[in-house]
Amino acid sequence: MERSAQPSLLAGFDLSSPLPGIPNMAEELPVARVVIDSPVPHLDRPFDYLVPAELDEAAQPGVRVKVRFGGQELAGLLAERLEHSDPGIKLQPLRTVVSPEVVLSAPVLAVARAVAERYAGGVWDVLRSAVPARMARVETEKDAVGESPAEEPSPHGPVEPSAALLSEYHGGADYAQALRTGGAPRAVLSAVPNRPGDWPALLLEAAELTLASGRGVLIVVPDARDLTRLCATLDERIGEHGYARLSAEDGATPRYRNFLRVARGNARLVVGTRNAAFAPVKDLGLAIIWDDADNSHAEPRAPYHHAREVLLLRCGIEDAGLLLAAPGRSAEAQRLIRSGWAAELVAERKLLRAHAPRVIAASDEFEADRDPMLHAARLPAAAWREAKAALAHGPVLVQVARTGFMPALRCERCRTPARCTACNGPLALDDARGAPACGWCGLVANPWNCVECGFMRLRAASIGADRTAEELGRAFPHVKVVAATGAKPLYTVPATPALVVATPGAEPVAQDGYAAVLLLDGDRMMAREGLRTGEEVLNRWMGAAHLARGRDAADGRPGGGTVVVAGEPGEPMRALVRFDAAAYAEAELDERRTLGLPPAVRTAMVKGPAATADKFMAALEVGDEVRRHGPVLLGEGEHRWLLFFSYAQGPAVTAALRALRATFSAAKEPVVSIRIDPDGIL
DNA sequence: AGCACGCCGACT
DNA sequence: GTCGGCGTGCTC
Repeated sequence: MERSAQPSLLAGFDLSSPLPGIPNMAEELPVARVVIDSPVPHLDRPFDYLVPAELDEAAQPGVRVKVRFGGQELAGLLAERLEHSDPGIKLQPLRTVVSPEVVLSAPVLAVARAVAERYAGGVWDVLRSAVPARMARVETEKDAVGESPAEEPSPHGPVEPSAALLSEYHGGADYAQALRTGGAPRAVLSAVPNRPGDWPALLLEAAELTLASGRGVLIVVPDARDLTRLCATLDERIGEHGYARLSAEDGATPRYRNFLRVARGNARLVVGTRNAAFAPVKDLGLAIIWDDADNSHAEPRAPYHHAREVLLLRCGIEDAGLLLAAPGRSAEAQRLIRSGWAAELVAERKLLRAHAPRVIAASDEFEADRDPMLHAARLPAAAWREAKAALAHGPVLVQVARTGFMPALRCERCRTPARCTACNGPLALDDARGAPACGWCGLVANPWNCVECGFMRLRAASIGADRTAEELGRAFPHVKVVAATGAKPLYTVPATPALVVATPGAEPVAQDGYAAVLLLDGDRMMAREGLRTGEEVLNRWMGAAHLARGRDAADGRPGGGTVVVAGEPGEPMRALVRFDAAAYAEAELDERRTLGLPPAVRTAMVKGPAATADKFMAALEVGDEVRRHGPVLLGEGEHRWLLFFSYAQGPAVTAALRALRATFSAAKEPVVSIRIDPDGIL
């Protein structure tokens, strides 16, 4: 090696000492097992290296290393130190220890491996989510917080944490007691709205009970908006030094700074977005996930793991408790209750009824069709009446389906969707030119005429939040209208009267709650064909409905909250009116079980060039119990196959998929893409 | 992505 | 008999 480049290390090496092993290598545990940064499937396994004596001290399990692999230098993480490697392999020396910081704990590595297996993906791909990018300067910063935060004993002895909010649910007091006494209870809970402190206070209560047992806590929320809301409560109740916040949106440097606080054991309460599910919390006692039905919990990159599934695996590995709390109920959460894996914490119906808003279904509103102003804003008369009345008392939330970005176009006369004459793609209005253009190939259709009736004028088939805000401004003159969409996030609005137009998941929180919530685009959201559409729509509705004031005034909060839901009546709407997402999820799960569809069963998708995908499926040995569907011909000569299998068969199926992918990769076959439990395909 | 190793053909 | 082409497969 370039020992000449490191004269001090050479000088420090004692040539006279008797070495039982290889000269110049660490005497104890000279082998380092390393997980390498390689995207190649058949290299997704650990490789062993020798630890040079001068790296012995720094080369602890969990540190970042550089190793020589094949011709190149690769980054890696040191998984463990061993006395021996497999015989017959000449080991290379570890090149460098990048930093002595231990960024990967043994339990987190075990979780990453379990996640990779569950999703038939690479361990490194999972570790990329688990270990944030290194920011070297942060490592040498003085830890402003000191070594042990939140450990100051109260002058009156230890304060017994409250269990008041959890105790409002059947089984909640027992659940709280288990957390307090070191147990690992698992529960699913649909939150009662308008309780003191709302959901952040409820989650904090569970966290404090666990912290009081001397263990760590992890809270995962869907997005920056929810995290901001939770952190506001935490800052107020326990102070910003009492917890660590992990979110990719905070930027690389603050993220790594907070990550190090956790890794060094200086924070025992961790809150964050989906990647925080891997935070190296020491001695994890409880993992909490808020609103697991929210799609933000799913990692958009391979292997597409979901924070809920990460935490389920993690709780098993670390023997920690789990709390799935949400405004609604996902079918997956319901399945955990059904299988007996988790308890259901149910609120007294009376309590729920008092604190939930009044829900009105506004279907069959012929008045709306007569009033062009209301029609333009897609506002049923009942919604208009309720909004008008509510605006005297506070802000009104209007939930609409999408942003005003490139709405699809239809013929103004016969409503036929406008499609590209070249590629049949949907036409949309180009913001820059105002001319209709194809959303796929970009061809401008000017002039356009309808293929069905020859008419030459278009209308927007969907109006987004910005357009709706405009239209509502006309329907409610002199009322302030604000729009909050994904592009223009707005986390809070004051308690003053205003119309707040927002897309699902982007609704700002109103001080003291919304006087009314209008859910206008149910029909449009329902129109999307898909197995889980009803469930998704209900969860989006429940999320918005939770921002409304309760029916009755209580705990110093105003009452009179009303939710108006527009559209065709259906099961999701009936569930909203009864404010009972759990019953809906249970019925859905029953039906899925009858039909053999997820999440009553698990699924896998195999996609790739037709010949390769078919060959892959032919070579895949998973037994007759696994249902195969395919091939479906996609564009560009690709084939897609689907597999349906039971939870019990899951590990065998994902293992077989992973092994075969490695074989294909080694044989230089073109890549097949594999997705486990994909959403939105069925 | 490189690098070793191996089989085969050409040249001393 | 030896040298060197590049094709296949492994990389601790």
